[in-house]
Amino acid sequence: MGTQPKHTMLAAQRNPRRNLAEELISRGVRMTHQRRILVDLIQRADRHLDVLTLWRRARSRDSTLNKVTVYRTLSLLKKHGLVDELDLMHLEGEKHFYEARTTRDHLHLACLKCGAIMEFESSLFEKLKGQIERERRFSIQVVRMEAGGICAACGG
Amino acid sequence: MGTQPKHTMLAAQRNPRRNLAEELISRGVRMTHQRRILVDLIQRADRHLDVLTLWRRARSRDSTLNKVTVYRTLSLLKKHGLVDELDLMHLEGEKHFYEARTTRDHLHLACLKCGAIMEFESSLFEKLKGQIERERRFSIQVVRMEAGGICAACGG
DNA sequence: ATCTTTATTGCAATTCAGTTGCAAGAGGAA
DNA sequence: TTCCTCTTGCAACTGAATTGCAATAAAGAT
Repeated sequence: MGTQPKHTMLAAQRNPRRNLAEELISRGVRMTHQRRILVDLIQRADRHLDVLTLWRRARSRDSTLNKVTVYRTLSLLKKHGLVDELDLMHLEGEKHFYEARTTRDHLHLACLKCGAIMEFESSLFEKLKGQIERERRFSIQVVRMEAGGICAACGG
Repeated sequence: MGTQPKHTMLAAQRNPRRNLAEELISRGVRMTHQRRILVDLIQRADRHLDVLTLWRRARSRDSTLNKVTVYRTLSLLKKHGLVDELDLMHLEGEKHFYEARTTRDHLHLACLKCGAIMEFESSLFEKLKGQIERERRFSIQVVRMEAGGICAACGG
């Protein structure tokens, strides 16, 4: 643990759902200066962001932007299903991480040894969701799958 | 939301891994009065327990048992891979829920409307884990999959 | 049975993520 | 430009989880 993983490009960048700002506007949400900054940072993020990191980055564009606004904006985006909230196996305490929703769901692998976070897409994942919806008549709105273990580099 | 779900029997009861107390002893863990109570409550639990509920139940057997001991025991069990920690989609705030590990993994469905929690086992889930282990050479130690949505009863 | 060592417990204080109430400020439709 | 309403910043707060430490209790050795 400890060394921050070298992330490959995030799925959120490879498969962006759509422009987050536009998406909000089209839903009649008031587009403020602060929201524009935050939404832009989330969309362009090179890795999964926690609130503090997002706040730090946002403050470099507007030093008065408050942390509470970060929380409120994230919860707005969550409510609209535009971001996903992750735990990443609580490798760094209880805080949450966020990523823009992608067109296709993916799951997260967290190495318990080196702390690397990897993303994984699979048609089996899609099939599993389908099975749940069919067999349980459960209409899925959000899915979250995370695995903790030992990655290849650490000898998994 | 609001009405507590009528849980069907939990997988943790149907497919118990093994006696938690014995398991701890066999690993050389000191078996205290408090741990015996907690471990027994977790094993027999009729539903997913949060810390406060577990603490309340434990206090009815030993009124001096401290909440900190509940936290410490749960983290001990987690460390030994004997319980799984769940978020249940944060339906009731940020707290965690716990269940004894079962022989076969299952995932949790949380109805965002009525708050019902359902368990789901599937060979697709097992296949998906297998795929991750093979394709990424990632040795899985814990998996956590949760879906939020609308259940059949609520018109999902 | 009793002693001894060492892990565990209870307690109080603390940390940390996230939330809330409210007055001041800023979108954006008219 | 006006006006209404939603949003923001601030400070105080909540609630889950953690920590330091002295007192206590397992359980192996005697």
